[in-house]
Order: sequence, then structure tokens, then C-alpha cells
Amino acid sequence: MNLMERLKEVLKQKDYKLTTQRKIIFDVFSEHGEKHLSPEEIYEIVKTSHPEIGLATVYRTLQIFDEIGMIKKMNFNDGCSRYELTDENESEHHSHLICTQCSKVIELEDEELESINEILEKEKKYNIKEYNIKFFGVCKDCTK
Amino acid sequence: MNLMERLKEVLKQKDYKLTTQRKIIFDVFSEHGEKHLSPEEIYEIVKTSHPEIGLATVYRTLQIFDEIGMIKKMNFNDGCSRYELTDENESEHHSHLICTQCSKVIELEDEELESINEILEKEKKYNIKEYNIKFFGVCKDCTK
DNA sequence: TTAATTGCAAATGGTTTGCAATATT
DNA sequence: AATATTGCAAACCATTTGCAATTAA
Repeated sequence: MNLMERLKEVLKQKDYKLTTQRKIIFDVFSEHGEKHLSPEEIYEIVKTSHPEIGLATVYRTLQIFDEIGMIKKMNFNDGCSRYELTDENESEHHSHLICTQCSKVIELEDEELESINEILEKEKKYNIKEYNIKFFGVCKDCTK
Repeated sequence: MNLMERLKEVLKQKDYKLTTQRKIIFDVFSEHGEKHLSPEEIYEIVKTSHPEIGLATVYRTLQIFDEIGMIKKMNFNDGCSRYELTDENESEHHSHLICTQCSKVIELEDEELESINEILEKEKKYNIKEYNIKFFGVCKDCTK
């Protein structure tokens, strides 16, 4: 099942309507899957093809997408929230490297995260459902 | 060396003055060491004994304390930033459990974090200086 | 004495909300 | 047709800033 169909299904399931605006905003995520977009950035992208869409709609839509689990809200301490498309497979585990020099955000690869599962095992007594790990350091580009 | 002396020293080292207000605000951390306080909460505490202190001073002071490394700014997605006294020993590594039901924040114990070091080893190629891990789940109280 | 710091009030900027018009089911 | 959603503008709220008065060094 592709992403848009999944969106359609999950929206219906929660009694939300599939509006033109929601489709357009969701498309931005499909086309910028790798990035962590802020509401303002999404608004700017959407405006180029659909100038009539309001910023408030973007915010409300992001809230709903987050609530139904299609995207994930995150905070990189840069003054705004950022959103990333949820990965169907390992949906609730997030791990990023944030470069303290250029502020670039790098997604860590699966293989690099194996040991996290060990920690989760250890922490089972807390009923952990999700984790969010940020490593702060200097990325390869800035190290040069 | 006690905390206040350390503050005094680090402030001087960075050419900041040790003002009455800074002492008062720092005392709040000594007295509420275990909590993650927001600027507003600190302001409320401080006001009871020193009503003349302004909220802006609290914000500016927290910024400086964070900059000089005496406290650490963190974000629990509850609409404000929160600060915690820096631990001299393992200063740059933070790990919390956030209860998704009661929003309580629990600091994880050292022993529970051993495996994090393994990850850090693995990630050395990124020049990692600091990490910040949040586990989301249900705490013991809420599990009952 | 002099530059940093403070308190206050006003400004800022990301996010939310009220409401009448519009679109989805 | 009934209800949710939209766009707009105004409101909100955490945080920042300008400035004249105060204080630490």
C-alpha cells in the first residue's frame, strides 16, 4: 500500500476528511522524505503551487498527521518544531546526530542502532514504548 | 568545592559578574536539584522571597548559566524549556524517562546507561560530544 | 568610575483560535 | 443537507530586547 492510500485509510478510520489541502501537504512529505521540515518551510513549499493555503491550515494539518501517526513531531532546539514522515517499519524509534557547528541533522542508520535494543531490553521495567536519541557533535563535513 | 564557589569561579572566568540575582536564582537549583525547572517556575519560586526580580532577568540568567555550563537546557515538549543542574562528573550525558500518562520525568541511573557508552564507541566517527536520550513510556506509578 | 546588569514594558515569533465562508461525505 | 475544514486576522504565550536606572568590580 502506498503512502497516500495509507493516509486516506488512517484519516477515515479516525473520522477525518481527506481534503485537497491535506493531500497537498502530505505530498510535501513524500517529496521531501529525508528532511525534517518545519511548518514554515512546508508552508513556503506549498505556497509556490497553492498560494491560497493558509499557514494555520498547515499547523492544523501537521497536528492531525502527528496525532494519527503519519508524521512525527520533533524538536531540535532551533526555535520551531520539525516533522518527519513516520517509517512504517520502525516507527517509534528516532535517532539523530545534530552537528553543533552547521546544525545539520543526520539520521542514524539502522545498523548503527543495534545496541539501542539492548538498552530497551534492560529498561523493560519502565514499559518503554518509544525512544528519541540525539547525539550532539561535529559532522564529517565540519570536521574537515 | 561547593556549587556556589564553582559558579563564582566560572562566572569570573568568563567575565560575568556575580550579582545578587544570579546568586538567588542559582540557589533555586541547589534547593531543587532533582527537578527540571522552567523559567516561569523559577521566577515564581524566586518571587516569594525577592519580589523585585523580573522575569527577563531569570531568562537572561538561565541563558548565561547554560552558556557557562552550570545548568543544561532541555526540552520535554511541554511548551517551555526546562533546566537542570549540571552534574560535574558525567556532565554531558542526559537520559530521561518521560511518562506519557502523567508527564513525570525520571532521571535514569548511571548503571542503567552502561550500554550507551558502547554506542558512543561505535559512533566515534561522528565526533560525538554529547548525547540526549529520551525514553517515552509509562512509569511505575501509572502502570499500577 | 565605568561597563555590565537589572527591571520594566514593549516587541518578537512560533503557534493557536474564533468565525464566517467553503468543501467533504 | 449536515458537519468538518478552511482562510484570515486576531489572540496567545514563551522568550527576547531597548532603555534608563542601578550595581559590581
